[in-house]
Amino acid sequence: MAATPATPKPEPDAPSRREELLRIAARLFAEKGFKNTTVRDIADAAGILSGSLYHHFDSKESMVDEILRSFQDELFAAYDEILASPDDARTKLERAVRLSFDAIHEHGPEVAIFQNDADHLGALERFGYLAERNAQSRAVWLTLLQEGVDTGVLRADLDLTLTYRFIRDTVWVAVRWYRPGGQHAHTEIADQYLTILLDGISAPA
Amino acid sequence: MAATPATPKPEPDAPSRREELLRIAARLFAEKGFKNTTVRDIADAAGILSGSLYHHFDSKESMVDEILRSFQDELFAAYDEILASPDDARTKLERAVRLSFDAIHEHGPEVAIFQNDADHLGALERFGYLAERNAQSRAVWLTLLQEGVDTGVLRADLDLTLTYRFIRDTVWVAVRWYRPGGQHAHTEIADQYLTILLDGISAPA
DNA sequence: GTCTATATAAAGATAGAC
DNA sequence: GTCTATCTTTATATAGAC
Repeated sequence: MAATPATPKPEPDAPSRREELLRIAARLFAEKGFKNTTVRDIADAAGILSGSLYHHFDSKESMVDEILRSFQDELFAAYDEILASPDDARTKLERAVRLSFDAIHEHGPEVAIFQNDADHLGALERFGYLAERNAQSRAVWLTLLQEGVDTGVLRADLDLTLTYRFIRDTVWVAVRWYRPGGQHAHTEIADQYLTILLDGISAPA
Repeated sequence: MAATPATPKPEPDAPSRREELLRIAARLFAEKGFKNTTVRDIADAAGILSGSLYHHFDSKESMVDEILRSFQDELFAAYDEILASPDDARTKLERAVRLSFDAIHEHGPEVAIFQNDADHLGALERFGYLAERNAQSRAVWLTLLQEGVDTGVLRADLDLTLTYRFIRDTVWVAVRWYRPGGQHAHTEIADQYLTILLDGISAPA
C-alpha cells in the first residue's frame, strides 16, 4: 500500500467542506427557494467563486438532492421507530406530531425546502423518490389515525382522508415562521398544536 | 367628437384580452411558481409569442402585481364585511374560515401564488402592500379570536398569537391539493376543518 | 480546493414591420 | 394585437492553471 499523505481523515465531528457547503446551500434554498438561488449566491455565501463549487458537486440539482435524501432518510427512520413501538394509539400520534416540530427545530432548512420545492422538483425523474416518500408518509399517518379510531381514542365521525391531509399539512407549516431561539420554544408550539388538534379551540360546553 | 371606430367596447361579461392573459399567467404562476414560469411559457399557453406580451404589460412583475392586488382587494373587502356584521363571535369565526375555502375554490391560482411567492416578492419595494395586508390579516383574526375569548365561546387557555398563526396558515393550506370538481366539495372540506378546529379529533371523554 | 477565463443556454425585454 | 428579429443580462457549467 502506497503512502497517502494528503487529505487527513476529518474528525467525525468536524463537518467536511462538502457538508459545510451543503449547509450553506440548504439555508439559501430555504430562504429564497431552489430556483431563485443561484450557484453564485451559494459560492458568495461560502466565500469562494461559483466555478469552485463544481469541484464538490456535479450540479445545483445534486446539491438539493443530497440535502433532501439525507433528511428524509433520517425522518422516516424516526417514523418507523414510532410505528413499531408498543405505545398506545394516542401516544404514537402525539409522538409523530412532536417529531415534526423537532424536525422543524433541528432541520428547518430541509423542512422548508421540502415544503416549498418538493412538488416542483418531483416532476424530474431524479427526484422520483419524493413521491415514494409521500406515499410512505400517507401510510404512516393513516395507520396511526385508523388505529386511533379502532381503539376509541379518536372520534369515529372523521373523514380520515381529509383529516390526514390537514394533519400532514399543518404539522409542517410552522416552518414558515418558527425560528430557533425565538419567543416560543418548539416544544411549546408542539404542545399548543396538539391541544388544538386533539381538543379544539371551543370552550367546553 | 371624432368617430372612434376601432376596439368595440367589450361586453361586461366578456373578459378582455388583458384579463384572459392574466388568467393564463395566474394559472402558470400557481402551478410552477413565479420565478420558474417564463414569459415564454405564458405566451405559449396564450398562443402568441413572448414579445407580444409586452404590448399588454410592462413586465412579468407587473402581471403578478395586478393578479395579487385585485385578489387581495376583493378578499379584504369580504373580511371587513364579516368584521362589521352583527353576528356573534363564533359565527364570525366560522364565516371567516368559510371565506378562505370559498377563495380557494374560486380563486385557487391567486391563493396559491400568495402562499408560495408572497414572501419572496414582498422583499421588492413594489410589493410593499403585501406586508400591509399581512398586518391587516393578523388584526382581523386576532380581533375575532379575542372577541371569542371575551364572550366565552373560545377556551381561555389558548395562546392567541400561536392560535392565530395556526389558523392563518391552515385555512389556506388546502390550496395545495384541492381541485374544483374533485372528490370533496369545498364546503365539505370547510365543514370538516371547522369540526377539527373547534372541537378537535379526540373522542369525547 | 480555489481561481481565471470562458463556453453555452435561458430569460427578460425592446424596436419596428405588418 | 401579433410577429420578426435581436439585444442584454443572468445563470449553469466547464477547462486548465495555480
